Amino acid sequence: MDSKTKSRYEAKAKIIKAMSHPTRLFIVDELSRSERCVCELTEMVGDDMSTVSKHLSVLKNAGIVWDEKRGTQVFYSLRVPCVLRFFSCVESVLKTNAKEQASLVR
Amino acid sequence: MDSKTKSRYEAKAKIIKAMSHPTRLFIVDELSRSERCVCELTEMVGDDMSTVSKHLSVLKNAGIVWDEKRGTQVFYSLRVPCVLRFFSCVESVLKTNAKEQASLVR
DNA sequence: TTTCTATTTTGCCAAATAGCCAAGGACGGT
DNA sequence: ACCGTCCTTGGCTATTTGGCAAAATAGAAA
Repeated sequence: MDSKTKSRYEAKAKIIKAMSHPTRLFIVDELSRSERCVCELTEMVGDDMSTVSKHLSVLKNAGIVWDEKRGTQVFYSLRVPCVLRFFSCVESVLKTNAKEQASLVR
Repeated sequence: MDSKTKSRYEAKAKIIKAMSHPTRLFIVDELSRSERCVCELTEMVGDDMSTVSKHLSVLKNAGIVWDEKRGTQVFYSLRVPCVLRFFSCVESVLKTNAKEQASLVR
């Protein structure tokens, strides 16, 4: 594998990696409904605000979300809605796995 | 967030996480074309066979690939083709990011 | 200006991950 | 049976990640 191809896969992996944490997945899901400030997300997630802020910076760094400061708050919103398509596939993987589980028990 | 919802996000994150490594991304891409034995993938990836084998077990564990032993070789193939949809979205994120980069330079 | 509130950054620690090597198991060929 | 090949597992180390708490920053309001 040449280095150009390799760095391309690395760039792609970085974006997927940004989606690979339960809290960040929740945040993306939530932002698909409407924009949210850090304090709202912190409230919903239930972790320390600094932790949530870090998760948001990972998502921002990957280019998945946007942030806009308004007054004293920072609002985040989804920049690339296509990531929502991940969900339906992931659901179907889970369903397929569950089916397999069931057939093993039988 | 109740614990049921939480564990659901954890399960989803696990699947995405399995896709979040450049080598594993490459493998999935490759398996979308045809099944491959570990030795072929090892050859293509260029890492130690044990490393590739471990990556494959992560993918298998997430339910993304299948394995079948035939003779002395183990062939892996894609179990859930919908993961390929990740690629097009990731490409578009990269493109969007590149555009933004360009407009900042301007 | 000072104070308050929302957010980010930093430091630190524990846990998870990725890689290589060595060892071991399974199978086919001789 | 023995050997060689293919693959997986365990052990080790280096690196990354996730979380909290404390300190720093930015803007609003007083």
